[in-house]
Amino acid sequence: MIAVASAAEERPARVSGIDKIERRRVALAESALKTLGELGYARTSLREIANNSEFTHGVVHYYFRDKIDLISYCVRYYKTKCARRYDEVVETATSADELATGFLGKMTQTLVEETPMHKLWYDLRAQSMFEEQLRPDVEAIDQLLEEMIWRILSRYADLTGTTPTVDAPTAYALIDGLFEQAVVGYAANPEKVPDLLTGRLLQVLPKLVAP
Amino acid sequence: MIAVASAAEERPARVSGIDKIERRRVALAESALKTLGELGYARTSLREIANNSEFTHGVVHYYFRDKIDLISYCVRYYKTKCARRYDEVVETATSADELATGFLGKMTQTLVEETPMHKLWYDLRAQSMFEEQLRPDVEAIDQLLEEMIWRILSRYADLTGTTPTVDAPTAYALIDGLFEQAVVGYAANPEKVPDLLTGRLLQVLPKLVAP
DNA sequence: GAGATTTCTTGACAAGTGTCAAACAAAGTC
DNA sequence: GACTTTGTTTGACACTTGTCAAGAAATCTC
Repeated sequence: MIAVASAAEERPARVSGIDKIERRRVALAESALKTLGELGYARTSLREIANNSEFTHGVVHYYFRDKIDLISYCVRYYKTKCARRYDEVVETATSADELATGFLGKMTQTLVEETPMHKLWYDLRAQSMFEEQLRPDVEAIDQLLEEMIWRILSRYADLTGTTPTVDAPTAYALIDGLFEQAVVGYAANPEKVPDLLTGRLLQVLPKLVAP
Repeated sequence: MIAVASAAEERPARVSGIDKIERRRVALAESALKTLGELGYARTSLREIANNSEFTHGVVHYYFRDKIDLISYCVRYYKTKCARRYDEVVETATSADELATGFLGKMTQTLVEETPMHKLWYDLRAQSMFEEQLRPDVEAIDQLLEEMIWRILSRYADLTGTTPTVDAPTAYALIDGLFEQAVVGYAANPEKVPDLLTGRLLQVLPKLVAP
């Protein structure tokens, strides 16, 4: 996955070298994402990122112009991994129940298994309110997530012979509210949260469609 | 007013002493909150806080043990101001429509007039996922907000002769999801957001109650 | 192989951070 | 008045931060 559009890349390397550069960038980004997920945006320094990787802190500046460039790249890289998470469920489900349980299963699974990434996402979205340079990337991801939720809800409506009663942004805000609550709560009380989230979503989903 | 929980219990009878200390603390906190709301948690330093106040940076350390102590105090002070925002509307409304419009009016009003505070709140809640020391204060505020939403929804159910179909945490997560979406979006597109929020809440509210 | 180019390491820098302590001022107490 | 307590200023400290540049190492080209 090297299709991440880079803001500033005019490195005069050989054509065969671009690939390698992109590969290094991805490696750096993956390492950075791990550190970011653990420490959060504010407490993550370039040196810490380099420390938790196989590179030294100078390399970071060789492949990224500055800190924002790196973070921005990370965000864009991250988005390619998260917004298609439920596609398989949506496509293979043949009943509303199957869709719902598949969706909820994947959701609680990613909540548990990728907690740091979700923490980071909500952190970054908050930071984007203060740091303008983050805003375009955050908005793009938000858009992707909204479409993801909408695909699920549309399919759910299809399978139940109904139609959604809210528009896409509303549906996304509602479900995202529940998910964020779960992510925040997961830090304090890990064992109960997934079941609570499942229950709440099961309560809410039917209310978002009607004949 | 200055009822922020602290080690103080006896009333000093004179204006000096503990009372004066609390007053300074509140002044510092108010100043700090202004700076925090503008810059966000990560980018706010003690010196910046002092700079935007009438005090010097040494005073901050005279009245607060360290940075977390100050922030924590700010958060607690903040909570006393925000969680009773809709009480008057809840108590005076005599019809569901009156309640809804009053609630929505106040909500969009605070969205517009106190944007920095709301940005800070969502920032701090995200930070609490990484900084354990913030968690108790954040949880307390979350609880207060949940109760606030529940009071509104209960009254709404009363006035419509119905009962809520979701529990308090769910209702809070849903409505908070919509509000956070509005706060984040307000930075990018101020003019449209309040109306969108109103419309979405009007769509959602009826779905949270049933006969 | 030699030379050129790309990649990486290392060390330094200026600026900013939280924290603290000693000097100073103000106010209260006798 | 002198003395103590309380409040404030100032400057320093140890440390971290992002950034950069000079040079070493690895890689490629011929």
